[in-house]
Amino acid sequence: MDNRTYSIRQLSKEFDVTARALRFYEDKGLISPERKGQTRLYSARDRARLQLILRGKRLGFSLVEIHEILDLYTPKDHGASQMKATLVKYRKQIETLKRQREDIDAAISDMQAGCVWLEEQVQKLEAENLQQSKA
Amino acid sequence: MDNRTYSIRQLSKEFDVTARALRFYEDKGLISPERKGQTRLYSARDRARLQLILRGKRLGFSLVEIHEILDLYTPKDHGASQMKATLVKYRKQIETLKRQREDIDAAISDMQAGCVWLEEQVQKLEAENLQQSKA
DNA sequence: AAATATCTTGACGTTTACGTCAATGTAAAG
DNA sequence: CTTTACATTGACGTAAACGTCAAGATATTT
Repeated sequence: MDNRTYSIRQLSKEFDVTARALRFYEDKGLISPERKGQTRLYSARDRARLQLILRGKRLGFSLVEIHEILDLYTPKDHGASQMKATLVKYRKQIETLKRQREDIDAAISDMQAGCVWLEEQVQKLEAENLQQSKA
Repeated sequence: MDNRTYSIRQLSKEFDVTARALRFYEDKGLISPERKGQTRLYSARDRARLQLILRGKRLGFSLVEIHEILDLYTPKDHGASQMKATLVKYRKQIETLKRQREDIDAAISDMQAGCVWLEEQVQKLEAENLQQSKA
């Protein structure tokens, strides 16, 4: 296992988030670093959770939603019925992500089409300008 | 062309957003429906822009970012240098979207892996339970 | 025409996700 | 041992994205 620990500053620098944000995430129950006296000591697991948090943010999820996603990653190891319930959540989450991917793909297509169109316009304009400079 | 117009309520019902939100988007310069006297009349174009707005929101973009994206879609038809500048923005936006898709793909992979793992656990548990009920 | 439904523009309230001090504590460096 | 650096916990401030009245104009149904 990875026993390295990180101070709040190290982590905030590495991921370009403020210490305030890290404490805020802790407040909301997204991370729970250990303490050496007063000061926080982030483990490799905390670091991994932070990565998931930031990915969730980049995808536009709220901290509450991210919390639920993190809960899925946190093995609860309960009865079979509990695990089946969790599986349902997993699959819902996967569906949500897939719909989001469709949105992204559509957006990329749109953008690329617009890009191509614009490139054509530029070509035309520059062709005209060439004509003009000849005359 | 599509000459149909929509009242604020029609649009809000169709896309499941409040009238307040539509007025808010207008306030922020994202849509600008015409007026018949006082009341707003949304055109097919406004409707299309609304769809883009909502897609942007699903992808986690802020209204300011969405505004910039909408600007890209709005043909300015200026000089070649202007259009080239726009092209740069297009390509940046496409890069942003592609990075987001990588995030999504990673998230989906993670989720599917966790899903498979969980399914195995459930299998094991149920196998144990079968053993128990035999004895 | 009266009632009902829908539209309008303010204006203030609310939630989320932190930013920004302030006051204090601890710990390493000179 | 004092300065310097980074840690802590409040507490208040803030930007974004609307929600939620209020008060009035308009339009349509009965």
